[in-house]
Amino acid sequence: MFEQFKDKFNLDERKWNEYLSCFHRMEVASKTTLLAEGKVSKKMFVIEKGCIRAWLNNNGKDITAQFFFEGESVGSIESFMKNIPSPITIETIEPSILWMINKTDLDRMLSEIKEIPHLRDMFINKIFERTFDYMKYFFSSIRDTPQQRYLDLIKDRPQIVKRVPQHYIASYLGITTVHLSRIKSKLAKGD
Amino acid sequence: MFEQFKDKFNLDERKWNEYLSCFHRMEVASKTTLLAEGKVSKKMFVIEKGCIRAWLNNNGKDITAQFFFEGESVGSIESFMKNIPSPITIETIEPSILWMINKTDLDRMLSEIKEIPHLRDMFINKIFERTFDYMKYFFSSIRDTPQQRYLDLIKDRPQIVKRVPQHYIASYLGITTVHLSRIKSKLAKGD
DNA sequence: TGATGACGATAACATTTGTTATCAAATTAA
DNA sequence: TTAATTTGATAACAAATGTTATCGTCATCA
Repeated sequence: MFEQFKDKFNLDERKWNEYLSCFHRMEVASKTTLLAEGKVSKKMFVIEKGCIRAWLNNNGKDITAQFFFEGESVGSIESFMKNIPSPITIETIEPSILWMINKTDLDRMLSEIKEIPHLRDMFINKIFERTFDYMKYFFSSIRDTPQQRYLDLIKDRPQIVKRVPQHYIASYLGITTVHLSRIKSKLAKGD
Repeated sequence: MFEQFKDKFNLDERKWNEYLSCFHRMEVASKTTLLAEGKVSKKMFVIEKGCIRAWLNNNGKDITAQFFFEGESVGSIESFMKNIPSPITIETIEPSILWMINKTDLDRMLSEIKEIPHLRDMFINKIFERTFDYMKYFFSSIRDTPQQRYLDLIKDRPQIVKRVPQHYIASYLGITTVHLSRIKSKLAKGD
C-alpha cells in the first residue's frame, strides 16, 4: 500500500518503518460511519480499497460534500487540526479496506516532517492542491449549470458516476434525484 | 500599514526593515486591472484602502469569484505558485491604496520564513484557513438557496453588501441581477 | 423463498430562477 | 452643466428545478 511513496519520502529504513507502523489496517462494511458530525476527529484514514463519502446534515436532508477513492486520505481536516466538532459525517459507500492513523501519531509525524525541507514542501504543496480543488468546485458551482457540472463529473471523475448511488451524486451537485434523472434522460436522447 | 504585524513576526530590526522595503505603495483608480486572465501572475497586493474583486470570464459574462477589502492580500495564488496563466482577472472596485510585492522578493521571503518555526506555522495555518473558507463556500453553494446565501452575506460580510455594486454580488451568488432584486424586495416586505 | 427496502425512472404540478424589455435614479465624463 | 453611462427596480413571459406520487427492478436478509 505505502511502498509507492518510499522513494518519494526518502527516509532512512528505521524512520520509514516507524512511520509505517503507525498505520493500522482495517476492513469495514459499507455504510460504516468513520466520523460522526459533532465529534472531534482523532483519526485519519487512507483508502486501500473502497469508496467513502463526506456529508453534512441540512435539517434532516443529507448533502454530500465530497467523495473519496483508492489512494486518497480522508478525514475532517478542520476538526482534526483545530480540535473542534466535525461539521461533516464520514461514511463508507462500499465495503472498504482502510489504513487508520491516530492524531497523536500523525501530529508527531507531521512535526518531524516539517523540519525536512523536501517533505515540508510536499506537505505545503498538498495543502495548496486541496485549496485549488475547493476553489475550482466553488467557482464551478456559481458558474455552471447542474447539467454542465454533471458532464464535468463524467469527464473528470468517472469513478463517481460509475460507483456511487445516484442520490448521493444528486446531492453533491446540489440538485434533486428527480432532476438528475431528467438530465440523464435528456443527455441519453442526444444532448 | 504593516506595524501591526511586527510583534507577531518577531524578527530582528534589520530583517524586518528588509522585508518592509519589498513592498511598494501605489494608488490606483477604480476599475484598474491588477492581473488579467491568461497572464502569469508576478505580483501580489495587500490592500491598505479600497476594495477589489476577482472574476472569471464565462463566454462573455463575468462571474465574480471573490471580494477583498482592507488588510487582505490579493493575487491569483495558483498562477503565482505554479507559474501558469491566471484563470481570473483581478480588478479594483473602488479607488484603492495598495502595497505591491514582486514574486522574486516574495519567493525569497517565503523560503526564509519557512525555516523559522513560528512563521512557518503561521504560513501553513494561513493556507489552511483559506482552504476551510473555500470548503465553506462550496458547501454553502450546494446546500443553501440564493436567498439564504444572500442573508449569510449580510451577516458575515456586511462590507460586501454595503460597498459592492449589486450586479457583482449577484454573479458572486450565482444568480442574475433581476433575481437578486426580487430577493431584496421580498426581504424588505418582511421575509 | 418471500418480504423488505434501496434505487432509479417518470409524470403532473408548483415554485424558483432566467430572459428580455422598460423605466427611473444616481454617478461619471465631456 | 449636460449628456452618457452605470446602477437598480419591476413586469411579463420562458425555462429550469423542486415536490409529491407512482411504478418497476434489483439486492439483501430473515
